Amino acid sequence: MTDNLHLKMNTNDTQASSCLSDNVCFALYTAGNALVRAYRPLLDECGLTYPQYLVMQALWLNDGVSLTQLSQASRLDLCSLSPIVKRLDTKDLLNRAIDAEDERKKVIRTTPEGLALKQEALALKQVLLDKVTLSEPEIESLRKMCMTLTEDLNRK
Amino acid sequence: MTDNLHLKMNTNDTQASSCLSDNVCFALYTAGNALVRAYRPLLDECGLTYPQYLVMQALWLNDGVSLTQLSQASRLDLCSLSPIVKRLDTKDLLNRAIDAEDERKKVIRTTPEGLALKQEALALKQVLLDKVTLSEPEIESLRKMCMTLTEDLNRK
DNA sequence: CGCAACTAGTTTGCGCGCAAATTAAAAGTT
DNA sequence: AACTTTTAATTTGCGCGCAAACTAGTTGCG
Repeated sequence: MTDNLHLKMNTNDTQASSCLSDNVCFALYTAGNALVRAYRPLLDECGLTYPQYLVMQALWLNDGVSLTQLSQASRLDLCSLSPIVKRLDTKDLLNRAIDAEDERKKVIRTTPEGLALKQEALALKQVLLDKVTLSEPEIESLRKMCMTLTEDLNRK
Repeated sequence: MTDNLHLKMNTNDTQASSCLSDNVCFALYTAGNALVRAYRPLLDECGLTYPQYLVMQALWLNDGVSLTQLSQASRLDLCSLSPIVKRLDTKDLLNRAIDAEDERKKVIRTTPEGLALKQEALALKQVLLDKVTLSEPEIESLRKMCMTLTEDLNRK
């Protein structure tokens, strides 16, 4: 791969790529879409979408939390999360009760049906990982870099 | 952090993570969202969304192509791409003409206004990269792994 | 030629992700 | 107590991403 960076000291000159694939952002965006797309047929069996699956995972790890806490755990905005949780409630996978201490808060708790999904749904992760040709250390490195990137981009 | 892993030798028991962040898929999904969110205020200046920006980038690299070709270049589904291109047409950043050879096809071509955006918009990539604490080799490695992952997940 | 099979692009419906506005309860201030 | 400010959650609007259904032009085959 040739050195095609920084023609001058003008860092604004940044069309270093001759195709879209040379672009990290594009690669990341595309991989994210591919992930959700690959999960879809598997999660259909559980009647879940990928974001709904994320929320259920968060609850399996830490049940009986407020919507705001769930928002932090799932990294989903409150206003994105709110309708997702409502749909999961409709499917009877969780309950939303009003917190007796603070009536603004809701207590989100998995139902027995929601808990019953846990084993089946968590096994799906391995199905996808089996398709991936990256090594385990690579995957771990990918995970760490994604988290660093997320922090970097969310900061300021 | 207590050890709550693997009750038995059953490899289906895959909740090796004690929090969502231990999950590659989650990390990737979250980073993708963070990327689009970080790009938004910058792209607002150009009047573009991130997917629209992707499409314009593809056209800047390879102009005068059909929608199907653009779909392959941008890795966006035809039915996702179609309305995006229509909106870019409305903004007069591109034109959609009917191919004389094959009247099913359309020829998508940037307008002068669309071309004029190129320098300004491509400079935005550097603005984001400047916030990122990953080294250049790490970013390149991240890009490659994302592309491998995309291929792996799209295959069969 | 006629008609089936294919291809290019659009439309519809649904579930997001998120900015912005809104509602309502709690906490802080005077 | 009466108010402002803050916090928790919801709603609205828009642009996706994608499966499925659809329209219309092209090709293949008898």
